[in-house]
Amino acid sequence: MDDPSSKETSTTHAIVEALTRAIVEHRLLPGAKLAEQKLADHFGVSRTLVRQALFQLSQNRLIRMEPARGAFVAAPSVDEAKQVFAVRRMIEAQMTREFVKTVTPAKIKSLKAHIQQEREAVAKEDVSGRTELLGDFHVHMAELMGNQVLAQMLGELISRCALITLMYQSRSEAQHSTDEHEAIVAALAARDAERAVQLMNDHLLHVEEGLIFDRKVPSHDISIALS
Amino acid sequence: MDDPSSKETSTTHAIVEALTRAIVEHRLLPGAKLAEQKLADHFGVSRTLVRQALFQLSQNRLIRMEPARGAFVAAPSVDEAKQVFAVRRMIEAQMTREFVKTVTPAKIKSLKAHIQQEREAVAKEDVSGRTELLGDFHVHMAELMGNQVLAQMLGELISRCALITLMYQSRSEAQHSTDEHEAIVAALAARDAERAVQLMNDHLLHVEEGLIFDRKVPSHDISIALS
DNA sequence: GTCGACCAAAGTGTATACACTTTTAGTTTT
DNA sequence: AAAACTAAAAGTGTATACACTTTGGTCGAC
Repeated sequence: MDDPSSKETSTTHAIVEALTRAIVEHRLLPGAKLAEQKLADHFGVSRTLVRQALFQLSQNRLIRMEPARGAFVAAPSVDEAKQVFAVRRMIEAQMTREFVKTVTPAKIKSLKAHIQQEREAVAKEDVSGRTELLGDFHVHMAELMGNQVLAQMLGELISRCALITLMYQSRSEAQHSTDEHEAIVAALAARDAERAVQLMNDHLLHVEEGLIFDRKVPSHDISIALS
Repeated sequence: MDDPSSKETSTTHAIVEALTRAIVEHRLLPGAKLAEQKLADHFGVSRTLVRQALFQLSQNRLIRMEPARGAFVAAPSVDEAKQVFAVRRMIEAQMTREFVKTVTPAKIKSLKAHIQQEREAVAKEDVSGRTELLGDFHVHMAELMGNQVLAQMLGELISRCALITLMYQSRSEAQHSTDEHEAIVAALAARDAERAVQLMNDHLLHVEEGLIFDRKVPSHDISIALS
């Protein structure tokens, strides 16, 4: 999900990782304030490093920074959520189409192994591990295509999706998602590009359909809560 | 190209803008060292703000930061360049296909106005303005679709493309690119999705073909220059 | 009783200080 | 003369200091 080539000092990176996990795993709710000194105390560093991490997270859209007011866990609007999903469908449809062109038995095997991991996480009811693995399937496809640029962009999009999903989710469909992953892999193995694209598109639409965009979501952010 | 919603302090943003322009307009060559204190003196601020800007640029892949050694203008490898273009083709092919679904006369008019600007920049031999406008055409399409998320991702990709183009460019084909933009708009106006997608894909391939990936490029970075 | 001004506490924004690493230049040694 | 060691200079990494803004609450005026 992250890019090891980006060599900032690893302390900052560790803070980014920790906050990302906390946000994506819903331990920090949308709208929650991220006070710099409190984070600095918690991580045992100065505000300097915390600020670097917060800037980075704000570029990933996982947090929002308001001038002189501080950083807050992002609360993506319905519009933004739909846009993020629309972009994912665009990228992944085309990615799937091109995946077929360079598919090999080894790649199929790798994807199947990933799906097996998903099933185990679902069986164990390991919710956060499951969420991460379900997203990672898509990043894994990008990596198997040998395109790191694609993999990183998709990774960022999927982090945002995780936040969105946790905000708007109505029903958990982990089992269903894994089944769909399996169907996609089957189509890829059969080199049936159009079927694979169709399945991928449907899969992403199903994920999006599992969200409720007209319900108001609990939030720490008043302006969001009253919007 | 940039996202006004991301509210960091505008001083940092101004530095990012200035450095981005300098890099994309080739006033700073790939591999050039970006010493923090020198930049700080130049902009009349402390290293703190310069560092924030550098971190941001490193996330955009316009610069590369090496631990304890400093920041350097990025020198994208041939592999990375090809990956960036591959991602652009994926995104823009699908974007073009979907653009047709919501095309209106007003949007066509807006695109044609943009092309007119391109022609003027080409006529005036305004090289840097021309480069920016040629990239901006694609971002403008994304904006007309009402998808800010898409527009921002594309903007970042296109900045990277500008750096790549300036590193590897063999021939300047501004005139040709503008002609191709015009053909794409014509297909969009005719609501001919598949033709528009084809034209867009060809356009991006032409841009990529205009690059020379097997020539060694002058660079300030010893390790690159000697590779 | 409500509204507004004012003050203190908390928090962000920027600059500066200092430790540590890399680079460079000079000097010594072979 | 070339290679190796050394010390000073330059530069990065992190912490801290301080100014300024926002926040929350109290007091006084209406």
